[in-house]
Amino acid sequence: MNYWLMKSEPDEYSIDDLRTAPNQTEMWHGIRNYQARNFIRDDLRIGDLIFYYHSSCKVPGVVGIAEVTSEAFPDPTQFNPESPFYDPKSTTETPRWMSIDIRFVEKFEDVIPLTLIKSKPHLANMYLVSKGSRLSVQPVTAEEWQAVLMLKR
DNA sequence: GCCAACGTTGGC
DNA sequence: GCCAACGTTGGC
Repeated sequence: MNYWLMKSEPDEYSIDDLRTAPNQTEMWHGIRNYQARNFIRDDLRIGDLIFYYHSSCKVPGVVGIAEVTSEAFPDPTQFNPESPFYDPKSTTETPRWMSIDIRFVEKFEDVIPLTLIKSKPHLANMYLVSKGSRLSVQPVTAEEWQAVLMLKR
């Protein structure tokens, strides 16, 4: 089993939105970055666990855990001209972008702030805190997973 | 709102 | 294939 971190702007889709969604499950759509797409398509597996990360908000940080509940499938929003994620260059024969279903697992009592993660020397190699880190889907090692969980209050 | 860092696009 | 221009991300 592998560990991941996924970013979401809470104004767009927060962990509470996931928690209160039907079946506590959401189709994770709108990824339009090739590296993130490759992770979704090639590496995410059912049962993998995800740190749910809130970005572009007052206290950016890890707010909970989700779980992968499907294999990758073509992101339907890429075919919808009405969607902000519409990609006219993508076809159903050769879809460019992939989605995956994720399910709510846990919401932490308190956010684990990015600033706290950054302050820990043993987490200095996490992709999240590396310079210019922008990937919205990124791998987390088992060691990092445990170390971040240790920061829960 | 600023801006550094990074990704993508497209002319050549 | 290079690289300038542009767009996006996301912390601050």
